[in-house]
Amino acid sequence: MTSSRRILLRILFSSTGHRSAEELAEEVQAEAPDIHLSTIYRNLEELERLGIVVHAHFGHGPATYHLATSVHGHFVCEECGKLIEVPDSMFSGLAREASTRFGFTIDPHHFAMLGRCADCATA
Amino acid sequence: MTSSRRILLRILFSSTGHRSAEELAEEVQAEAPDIHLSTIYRNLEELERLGIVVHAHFGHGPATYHLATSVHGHFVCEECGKLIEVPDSMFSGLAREASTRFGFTIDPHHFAMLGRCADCATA
DNA sequence: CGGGTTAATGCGAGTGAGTTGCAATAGACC
DNA sequence: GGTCTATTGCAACTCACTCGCATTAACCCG
Repeated sequence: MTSSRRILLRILFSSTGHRSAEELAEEVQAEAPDIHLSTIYRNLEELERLGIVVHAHFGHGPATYHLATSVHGHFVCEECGKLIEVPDSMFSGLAREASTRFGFTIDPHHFAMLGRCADCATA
Repeated sequence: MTSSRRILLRILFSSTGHRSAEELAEEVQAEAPDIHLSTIYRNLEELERLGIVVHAHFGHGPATYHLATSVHGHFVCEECGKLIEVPDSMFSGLAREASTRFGFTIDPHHFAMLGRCADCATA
């Protein structure tokens, strides 16, 4: 366990946001400016391999990382970018259908479900 | 309507696959080698703006383009990459729940739903 | 059918988001 | 403290686009 990994882990555990690698790098560099972005990427990769963090995609931007202990689905408004965290139970109906009709086991976490939020749908 | 746009449209209409911009460029260039990749991108962008084609993301690779007349959801196996085309009706339960609980209108086409296909789930 | 105007094209360079090769360094273990 | 392996910093590279710009091709009009 190196110091860069320790700092990164602390930051990941200390707040429950969805942050890109660059954002995490900024936070890490606020404490230890010499930690390189590629180190962040490599640590995130390793932490993901170990099952501690996961990443998800919310649109055409960078991936966002968060703790694996709080996996959930995501609804993202295509218009305003609003993010809604969705309990997995919401996907259970789809999961059942996918399984019975295609033998497919869905994993609803990796890509967000796009659409329109309440505000943008009415506008 | 320029010749590059005509060729691209013919290729898009002539087969019903999901192809990346580079793959489309190869097919176009088989007929007219001077058509530049950036022209393909610009034409795809314009055709998308006009509602004739759409693009979707199936994973960590390039976007895939197909005709808007055949929009549907996608299940993609994280392990073997197998693609299953899913009728929109499969998402209607989720759409209803998303709407009643969050006022959110889902668009299940842009990002594939990842998971495990029948073969890879049992293996 | 020639001339003008606008939109589209080819090309190269640029951008965002990572990824990789490699030499230097820091941890972990004795 | 010494050794050995994993990690790091850095620069360079890749992939998938995106953009600026000078050139060219479509379309329109008389």
